[in-house]
Amino acid sequence: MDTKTKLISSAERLFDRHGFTATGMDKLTQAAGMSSRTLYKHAGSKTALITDVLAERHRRFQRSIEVDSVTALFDALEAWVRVEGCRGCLFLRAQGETGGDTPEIADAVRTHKAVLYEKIQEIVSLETGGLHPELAEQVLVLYEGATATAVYRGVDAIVSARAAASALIQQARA
Amino acid sequence: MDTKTKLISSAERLFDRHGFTATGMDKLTQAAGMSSRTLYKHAGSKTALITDVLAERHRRFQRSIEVDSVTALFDALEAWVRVEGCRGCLFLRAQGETGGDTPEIADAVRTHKAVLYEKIQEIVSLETGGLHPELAEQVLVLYEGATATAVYRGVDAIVSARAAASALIQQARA
DNA sequence: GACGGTGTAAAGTGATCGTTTTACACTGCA
DNA sequence: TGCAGTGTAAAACGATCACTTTACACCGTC
Repeated sequence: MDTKTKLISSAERLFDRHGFTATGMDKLTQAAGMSSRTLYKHAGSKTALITDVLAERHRRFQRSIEVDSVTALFDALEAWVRVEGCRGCLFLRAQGETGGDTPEIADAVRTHKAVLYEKIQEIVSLETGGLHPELAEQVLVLYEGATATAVYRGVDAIVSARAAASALIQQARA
Repeated sequence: MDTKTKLISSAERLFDRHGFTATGMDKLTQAAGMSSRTLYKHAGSKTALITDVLAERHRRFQRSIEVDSVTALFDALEAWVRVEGCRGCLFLRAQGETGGDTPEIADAVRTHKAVLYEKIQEIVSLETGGLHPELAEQVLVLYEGATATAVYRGVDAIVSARAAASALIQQARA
């Protein structure tokens, strides 16, 4: 595993577990097993590291939602949460911690959410045979809700969200 | 307005806008218009101040959801967001920033979410004439989803969530 | 008119923040 | 053997962190 990959994956873990601001560079260097000088050579700054982490997470996320049904979408979320745990959407958390004051982070969040919404629109269209922006937004809300609620209610929340989404899709088809 | 009330309300504003960790004591004293000594006399510590802010917010929240229908529940959320803006659930954000490592904060979050879920269960029972834990959890997921999605899609997300919740309730009644 | 209570301003605490610098070891190539 | 290039460890940077201390002003009450 090359230096930068190791850095980003260990940083993602720390940011996710303890928050962005609360995670200091010393913790990051220690977890990555490298000197601070090497870290700065590869990352440039803490903000740039956060941006890199979000970009990498977005790529992984995008791969995980390559599905073609609403049910499969929530199955994928459930699988993600079972592997990675559930501490809420890392993008929204980054936005919340910075108050939207860091443009690079705000951009990463915007991009990520745009991709998510487009994907859901695509799936909903596929399942209902037409464009349904309102229904797509409802599924998006269920998806975000499942992510947030899973923080304190575990995977049950995702199971509930999947059932609700299925019911709404079913209803739209009738 | 007495000193502690002013302190807590100005602190809530700063924590909400810029995050908990990123907000320093100097900003808090400045916003509250008091010396750091007075602040510490009333709050004790930053963690205690955060706890106080969450407790006060919880009281205000509890008052705002004194409703008896799912529609009214989302109406109340919409009204809240229109007045206070939408930067996500402050309790989940506090949990995320501290990684759940601060017991007082974790307790405040647990209490808040328990009250929310109980209230939703009560409303759903009222509307369907029976206990429906699965349906209540779906409404909870929609509620959390509306809060989270409104961060980047505004009140539209809440409108969608309300429609979805109504449809699910309607379906359960049939 | 001395009093405790409540407030302020401002300097100072050690620790930790993100970041940079210094000093040095190891490589491949002449 | 000499030397530039690439990696590292670790001290040091000024700034800021949460928090405390010192010194003092204003209050209504007895």
